[in-house]
Amino acid sequence: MPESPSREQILEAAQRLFAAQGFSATTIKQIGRAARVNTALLYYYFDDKERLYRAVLQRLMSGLVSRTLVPLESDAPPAVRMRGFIEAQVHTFMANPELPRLFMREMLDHGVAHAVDQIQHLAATSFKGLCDTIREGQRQGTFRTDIQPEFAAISSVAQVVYFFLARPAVRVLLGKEISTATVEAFARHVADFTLAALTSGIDVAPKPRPRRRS
Amino acid sequence: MPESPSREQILEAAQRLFAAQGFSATTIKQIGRAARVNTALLYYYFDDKERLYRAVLQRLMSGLVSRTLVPLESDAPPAVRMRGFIEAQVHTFMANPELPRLFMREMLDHGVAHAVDQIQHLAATSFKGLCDTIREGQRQGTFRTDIQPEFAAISSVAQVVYFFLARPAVRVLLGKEISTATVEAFARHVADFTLAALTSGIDVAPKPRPRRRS
DNA sequence: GTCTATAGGCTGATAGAC
DNA sequence: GTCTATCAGCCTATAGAC
Repeated sequence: MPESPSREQILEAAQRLFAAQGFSATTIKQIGRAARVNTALLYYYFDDKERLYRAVLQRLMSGLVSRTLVPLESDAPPAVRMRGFIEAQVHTFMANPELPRLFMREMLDHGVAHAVDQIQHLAATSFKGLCDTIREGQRQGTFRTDIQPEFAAISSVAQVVYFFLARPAVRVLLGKEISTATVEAFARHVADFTLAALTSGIDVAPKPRPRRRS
Repeated sequence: MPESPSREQILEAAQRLFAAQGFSATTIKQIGRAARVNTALLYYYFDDKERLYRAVLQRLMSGLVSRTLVPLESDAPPAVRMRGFIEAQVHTFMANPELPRLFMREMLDHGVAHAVDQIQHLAATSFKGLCDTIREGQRQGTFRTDIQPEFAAISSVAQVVYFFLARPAVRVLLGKEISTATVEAFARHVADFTLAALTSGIDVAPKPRPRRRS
């Protein structure tokens, strides 16, 4: 697959614009201008606007899996792996703010029709790893067993994704600018909050003894 | 303010279409057709497409506050109020699926520029009520004090909103259709999960005694 | 309040020279 | 691979009859 520089410029510009404005609001001319490339050239590399959009989406989504999977595959205790996953997710989004935006837009606009393959891959790797980690914690007795692993996994992801997307609203709600420090503080909060939920009611002493009712 | 039936039909059709397709992808002709109203009539009631959009957004958002505020204002214990809020939120979204969609679209497309007033109102009522409820639980000793109330409030909201928006992706992740029963199960999960996080490490016995280290 | 007709601009996409 | 020129269609919005 020859990686021509023009093709790459087009993909990058399209990614930025589609994420910022959405598919319909972004014009071919805008992409051409942003990519410093003649408009007609887009049709040399891509059949039409929609296929360009799909190429952008798939390129972006394929990177997500690889980066969030690593911490889940370590042999650390489940709680540590959970923290690692949440951190990896936050850092991936900070380094690539277009990812959550484009993903959400695809959900709203097309019901993930253009990303079914990538999500199935996600279901079989990162999401499965997350659920398995929770299940392992439950088997070990460090996580509550009355929580559905799949739901807990969704709760964990939801907090992070939502915070990145809702930044403008959160700015108004908190009445202050959302600095990088705030993002990182919220990332720690999500890890603490999620692990608190999973370990709630579990005796955390090294050698747990059954507690007696008074 | 005379509530003409045509005007109302236009607002309802616009709400459905803007929520489903977004502002740019929705045409004035589509709205006219869906509202069974002549296209030119839209310009009799609204100055232009954007002002129609703003009218839709504000009409929809104003309803949100009133419905989620009620459970927060009861004199029940904080944990009960939290559950009530989460339930109210879920039922509001189930009865009105366009609300979370349109709100998210506004965040993505315009950084909530068209809804700043409504969000400030939200910040002063529902969101403040939620934070105050958490703070009260912390003062009473039933909620952990090492959690920031504002962050916990966002976590709680995030889980619910995200689940409604991510339904197509969740369908693929879970490998099954998302029935009403699944939505309600997830709603209970969010309440359990959130309260587990808030009460984690807190002694839940009726008359808590300091626990002795072995 | 509701309709017809239409202006004027922009959009995605193509043909064809180089 | 890159460019110019261009088209056909759709879009928002308006003018004006009824």
